[in-house]
Amino acid sequence: MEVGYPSFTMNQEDNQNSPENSDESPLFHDTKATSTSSPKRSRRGTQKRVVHVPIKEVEGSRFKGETNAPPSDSWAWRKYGQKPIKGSPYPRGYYRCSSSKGCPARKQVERSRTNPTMVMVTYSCEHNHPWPASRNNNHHHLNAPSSPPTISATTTTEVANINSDDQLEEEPPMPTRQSMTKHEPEPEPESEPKQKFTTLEVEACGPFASTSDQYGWFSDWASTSSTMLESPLIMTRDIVEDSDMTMIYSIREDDESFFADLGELPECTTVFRRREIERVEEHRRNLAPWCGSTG
DNA sequence: CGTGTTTGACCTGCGC
DNA sequence: GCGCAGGTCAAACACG
Repeated sequence: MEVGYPSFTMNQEDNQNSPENSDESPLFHDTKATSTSSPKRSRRGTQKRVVHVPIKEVEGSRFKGETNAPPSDSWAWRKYGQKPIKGSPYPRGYYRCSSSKGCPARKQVERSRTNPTMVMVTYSCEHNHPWPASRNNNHHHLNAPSSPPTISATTTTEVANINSDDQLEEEPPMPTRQSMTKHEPEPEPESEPKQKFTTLEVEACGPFASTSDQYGWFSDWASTSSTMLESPLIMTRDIVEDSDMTMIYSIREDDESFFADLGELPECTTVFRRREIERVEEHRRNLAPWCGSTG
């Protein structure tokens, strides 16, 4: 099977090349599994969120993995494997959330074949725990309250700014966002976004609740893309079509610092995309029927 | 000493 | 049923 990356047209990293994307067999709830048999099969039945990140950022950030450096998110990721992907000159790195022992959150990092300058981060599951009080964002938490969790009001000023993968940089609105929006109609004080995350993530990991899932992925995504501040956040139309989420965002070191300061508030990022929301609204109305279910 | 990375081997799933 | 590829685990090693 040739690993011809479809340019992330599909949420699934290798929608066509890999059989790992049929529906969604949430077996992650038991990630750890007692044996090695269970977790393995999950590889194909898991909802994945593919995120494209400029490798320049990542590799220059702090990760030595030149092949594919994971985006510096607020979660603690531990690399547990690396495999060369057939058809791809770059190996794929497998990371697990080290923030929590039982956290099923996993992500695969590999350099985009089409865009070597970008890395494709595929998130397989959501975190089943609140924000990691680890070193990763420990300091973040302290400042977290600074940013209002306004998920509803989120939009990138220029979503279609993606750099590498033009095919994805459509400008499809953030379907999930709206779902969260309804969840977070009001920018709660720094109450603790983590709380909702916990719930959402847990569900997402298990039954992959539509709403929860979306929210969960968002939390993850936001955390991962904590630097997309001014960077354009783009979601491929596929998201809408496949009900999955493929998003591309550019990361900037500066942004990272910025968000770091803000804290790991994933929602905070949304604030910047308020504008996009408007257009998003229109979009979803026309092509986001699935969104309607959530919102 | 603890955590994280690296590497090899093993297992599972899919296609032929 | 066999082979291929992907995904995960475990042991060893390196670093803080």
